[in-house]
This record gives sequence, structure tokens and C-alpha cells, in this order.
Amino acid sequence: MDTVLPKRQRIKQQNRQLILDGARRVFAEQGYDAVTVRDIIRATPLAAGTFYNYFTSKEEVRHALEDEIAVLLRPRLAEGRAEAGTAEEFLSAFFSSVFALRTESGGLERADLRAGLGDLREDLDGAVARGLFPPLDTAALAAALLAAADEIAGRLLRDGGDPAHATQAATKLFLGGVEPP
Amino acid sequence: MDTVLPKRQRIKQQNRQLILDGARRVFAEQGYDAVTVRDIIRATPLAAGTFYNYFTSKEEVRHALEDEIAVLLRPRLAEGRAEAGTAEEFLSAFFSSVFALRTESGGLERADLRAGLGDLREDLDGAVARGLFPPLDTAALAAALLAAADEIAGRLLRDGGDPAHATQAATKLFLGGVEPP
Amino acid sequence: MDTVLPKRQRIKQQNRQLILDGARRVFAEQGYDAVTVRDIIRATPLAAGTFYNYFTSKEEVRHALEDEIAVLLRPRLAEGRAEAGTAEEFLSAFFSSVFALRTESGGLERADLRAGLGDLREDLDGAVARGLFPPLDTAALAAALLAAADEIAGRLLRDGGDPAHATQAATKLFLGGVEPP
Amino acid sequence: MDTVLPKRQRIKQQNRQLILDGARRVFAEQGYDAVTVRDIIRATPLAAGTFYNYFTSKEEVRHALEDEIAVLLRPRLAEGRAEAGTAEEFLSAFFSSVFALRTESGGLERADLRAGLGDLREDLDGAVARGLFPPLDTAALAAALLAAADEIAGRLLRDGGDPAHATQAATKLFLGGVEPP
DNA sequence: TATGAATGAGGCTTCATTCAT
DNA sequence: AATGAATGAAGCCTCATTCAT
Repeated sequence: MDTVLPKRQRIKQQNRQLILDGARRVFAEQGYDAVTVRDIIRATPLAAGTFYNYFTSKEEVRHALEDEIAVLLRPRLAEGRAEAGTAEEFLSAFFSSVFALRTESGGLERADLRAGLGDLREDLDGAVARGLFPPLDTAALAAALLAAADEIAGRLLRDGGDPAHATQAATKLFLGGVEPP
Repeated sequence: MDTVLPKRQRIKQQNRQLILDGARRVFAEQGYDAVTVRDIIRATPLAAGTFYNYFTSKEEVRHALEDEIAVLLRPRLAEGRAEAGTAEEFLSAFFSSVFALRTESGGLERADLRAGLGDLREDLDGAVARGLFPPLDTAALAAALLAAADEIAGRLLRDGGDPAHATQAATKLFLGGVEPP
Repeated sequence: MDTVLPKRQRIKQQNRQLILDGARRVFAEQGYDAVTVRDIIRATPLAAGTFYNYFTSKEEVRHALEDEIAVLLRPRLAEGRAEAGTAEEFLSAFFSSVFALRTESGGLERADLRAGLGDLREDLDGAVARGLFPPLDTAALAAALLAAADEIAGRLLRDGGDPAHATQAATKLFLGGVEPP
Repeated sequence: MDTVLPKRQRIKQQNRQLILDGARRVFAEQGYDAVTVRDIIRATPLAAGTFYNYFTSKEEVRHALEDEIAVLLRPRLAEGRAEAGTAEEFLSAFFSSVFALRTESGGLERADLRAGLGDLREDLDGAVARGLFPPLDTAALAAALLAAADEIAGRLLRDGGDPAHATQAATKLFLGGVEPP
């Protein structure tokens, strides 16, 4: 798929990637707000001025990273839902993919997960159409699912815990609700 | 109830409050990380050095604010749950108080809400004991409820929407789950 | 000799002394230049403003301390010289008193020693008159003696060493000079 | 002898020297302790931040200056001693070079002179070996000579006076001692 | 007279950004 | 394009000093 680029452009792409990689590293280490442009440059073999040939601010780097993350993340996050034949399978696929992703990549943030919010809602709409779920406010449900999944994932990371068990519990919760029999 | 204080102490209390109020304002406007100590001072009629007579860092101000928020917030957040006779009343009380608080006070953050997490869990435990809910993982449920409520509240604020309706929808979602009949 | 003072004045004197004592302590610990007025106050049970009822600057405190030191120091420094019957006794008395004082009181500085320079010169003049020394430039000799004594004392303090032995060596040096026989 | 440097490096060297020169000036004027980094910058056409491209603290500048001084000073200070054929010539060379240096360069400090202490001691050892001096404690003698020379030089500068005459007097003092005939 | 909080100047340092090379 | 030093604004914090109590 990769096109052969003239050398100039290849180097340009490389430098851009160097900056993005350095930025990802320092963002993960120190958090976006604490990071300075200097930090990003220092995480790179490049010189200070070079940064401005590629980006004009930290903000812009963040956007580029979010795009990267979205591209990598969204398919992983949506995994298994299309094939779900029941509500339980759907929810279980959703929670386990969130927990897996959060467990794998330390730097992942709530904001990053939101990249998958639209997909989730679309999949929910599809599932409703297929009769997996009763008709309901899929926008609200998507938001609630994502927030709950992220929060529980955060608790898993912090306190330790078994992702498989958490997946089961969360699935059961959203599946049957809290109403006593 | 207020004791009469000597003037010096009264002014000290006032200045401390000026700083806290200014800080709350700028935190809400720019977010904690973006705010500098100078920003806080500038949101105040006081001189630069005066800040350090009361706090030694932005961090310390944050703690003081969290304490204030917790004191004001927690009772409001817990309102109506103790009297709930059914699971539906419980959830409805919870969601409506979160939506009301988030709607009222712009600067409220997820972190602030977490101050009420312990209370929520205790109330859930009590409700389980009273038979309102079946036995379940109240810690996870509390986290999921809080996260979902906060996320939905955020959407309400951003996109507009009716808190009463959102309360109903959220309650219904958590009450009965998503399983089709 | 102490006159009974009315209570007011007694307290004033006490506070003044508190400041001087605190200042001496912090000067010795951190060195005059590194010390701030705040440091002096902090070494005192008094409040910030009180300092300015007694002194107007760190400089003024230093002067007052120098006076105190001079009063205490000069007699000690001059000890034994008046009774000296020979040049050797004179020099020996001089060196041993310098070494003793420097060894005793850590905070003593070259500048403090200079308080005794005039005395030394006078005693040298007297000794010349008594025939202990040949006629010579007593001003230069006094300066040279004091500087050498201080330098050697500094070396004693730093490297360890026996004051008695150093006294002997220094005396011998100045007594007979360095000319080979 | 000077190599031609690319422009960038030439400017770097120039700026470094600008800082050192400015620092030397303000140290001489106000004394090391009283000087701030800002004072050094202000004694320079450079901008505030530029200082930190070259040094990280006032301390570091001092070290660099001491190195400079040592390189320039030590040879001058040692002048004429190697060729001395008698104790008198040795002492005379020593005192006159100290007086000359102190007279020339106002900013010279006792601490700077100490850079030459080791040399002096070595030369004294050599002179003892050559029989110019009787065997004696050359470490103590070197310290005493340096301190006395500095003190007398300070008096010369302050009170005026003839360096040649002072050299003669100091030489005579250390040569023959103070013992009456 | 003693107190101690308020003041704002000023020191130190890092930063984003520019620009000559 | 890449470099990396220069810039000066701006953040942090401490200080000397004042002054209402």
C-alpha cells in the first residue's frame, strides 16, 4: 500500500513521525498539560526550530495523535460487536475490548475513547434494528456505556482486578438492570 | 451562629475566601492545569505576595476547594435517596440531583462528583439491605452510575435537553437493563 | 555596675539583645551575606515589625555585633602582651590568643580580628619603646602579624593541628626570620 | 594563532566572554555575594534568558572566572622567584609581584591569590633545597607570606603608599625577623 | 510598643518562538 | 529544510518594609 516517495518527502514524514512518537511518550509520562513543546523536542533527535516546520503548537500535535489513536483504536474497540447475536454478546464484546485496550496502553484517556462513541452508537442502532435490544435512546446508552466502561476500567487499573470478571459483572448489570425480581 | 471576630482575623478569613473564590472562578474558566498562581491572584484584589500567606501552592488551593465542594456537595447529592422506597425512586433521586448540580454550577468536575462516591456506595448498600436492590457489586454499580450520570449531564449541558426527561431515561435504563422482553 | 532600669527599658534592652543573639546565630550559620532580615527575625520570638523598632537594616545589626565582639574580644586578644619581657613572649602571647579565640568561637571572622589591630600596634609601639623589638614599621608588622595569625588559624581549624605547636612555629618564624644562618 | 571559526561558534565564544567580563566587573563593584544573576546580565548587552545558555548559576560563573584568573595570575605571581639567588631576592620578588597585581587589578581578592598558594609552597621547597632558606614549615610560611602580603597590599591600596618601599619593608621583616640584635 | 498581614518589587528560571546560518 | 542560540515575556517565590490594630 505504501507508495514510494521521493527522498525529501520520506525524510519529512520521518521527522513528523519522530515528533509524534516523542510526544506520545512524554504525554503518557507527564500528562498533556504538564508537557511543554521543549519536552517534545527533547524526546526527539531534532532541533528546536524543526518542530515548527511540522506543527505550530502542542495542541496541533495532540490532534494529530488523536487522529492516529482513532485510526488504530476504533477498529479494535468495535471488535466483535458486528457479529453479536444477542444483547449479552454485544455488551460483553464492548466491555472486554475497552478493558483490554485500557489495560494495554497506559496513556489512553477518556477523551481517546470518545473517538469510538459514534461507532458505538451506530452499532447500537444496528443492534436495535436487528432486534437485539428494545428500542431505546441509543445516544444516551452509548454515552452511559462508554463512561461506565471507562470508569470501571480505571478502577481495574488502579486497584487490580480481573478483566474477565469485570466484563461479566458489567455486562450483567447493563443487561438486566437493578430491579429486583 | 457566627462568632464576632476581632477585625484582623475577620480580614484574614475574608482574604482566604477571596482567594478561594477567585481560584474557583479561574479553575472553572481555564481548567486546573492551565491556571497559574498568578491567575488566581489576578482574580482577586490582593497583591501577589499575599497568596503565599494563605497557601503555598495551587495544589493546596485545590485541596481547600475540594473540601469546600465536598461539604456543600455531598448532602445535596445524597438528597432523597434515604427516603427512597423503591429502586426507581432511588435512581431517580440520584440522577436528578446530579443533573441539577451540574446544571447549576458550571465549574463542577468529574473529580468533584467523586467526593460523593463513597456516600453513594453506602446508600446502595443500605438499599440492598432494605431489599430495594438485589445483592450486587455495589462498588462497581456506584462507579458506573456516577460515570454515566456525569457523562449524560455533560451531554445535557453541551447539547441542551430536559433534565427531567434525561432523569427518566437514565433511571429506566439502569432499572430494567437493556435486555429485550 | 548594672543600674536598675524601669520595666519598659528593661524589656527594650531584652528585645534588642534577642535580636542581636539571633543575628549572631544565623550569621555564624549562614554567613552575613546569605542572611536576610527575615532570618534574623525568625531566630527570635519577636514579630517582623519589631525588628524595625531597634534596627533599620541588617547592616546596623552587624555594626552592633561588631561592637559587642570588639568589647569582648579585644581584652582577650591583648592578654599577656603587656607583661611580656621578651619579644618571644610577646609573639607567643599574641599567636596563642588568636588561635585560642578562633578555635573557641566558630563565627569569628577576619574582620572581627581587625578590631584588635589598633591595640596590637599600640602594644608593639610600647614594646619597641621598652626595647623588646628594634625600631620598625609597627603598622606593617601589626597587619602582617594579624593576617598571618588568622591565616594559620584558619588552616588549623580546617586541617586540624595543635595550637601549641602552631604558636611555637609562628613565633619562631617572626622572631628569627627566614634568613639562613 | 587564533583559528578561524564558523560565525555561529565565534558569536558563542564572544557571548560567553561578554558574560564573564560583565561578571568580573560587577563582582569587583559589589562583591560576589551581593551580585545577582540579573546584575551580571545587565552588565551585558544580552537578554535575560541567554545567561542560561552558558551558565547555570552565579557559582558556575565564579568558577570560570577563577580559572581565567588562575591562568593569568599564577605565572605573573611566580615571576622572578625561580631565578632568585638569595632569600632576599626571593621574598622581594614575591612581595613586589603581589603588590603589583593588587595595584593593577582592583577586583582581585584574597581568594584569587590563594590560586598561587600551591606554587609558592613549591617554590619555597625548591628554595630550601637550594639552601636559600633553612629547613622550615613551608606550608605555614607560604600561608603567612600570602596573608601578610595581601593585607599589606590592601593597606597600600586604601591608604596610598609606595609599593617599592612596602616591598623593602616586608622583605626585611620576613628576612631578619623581629628579634633585636 | 509589639504584632503580623499586606504589599509589590525583584530575583531566578523556563518557555515558546524567531531567525541567521 | 534543519539547526540551535537569542530573545524577552511570564511564572514562581521571597524579601524588606509598612501600617492598621
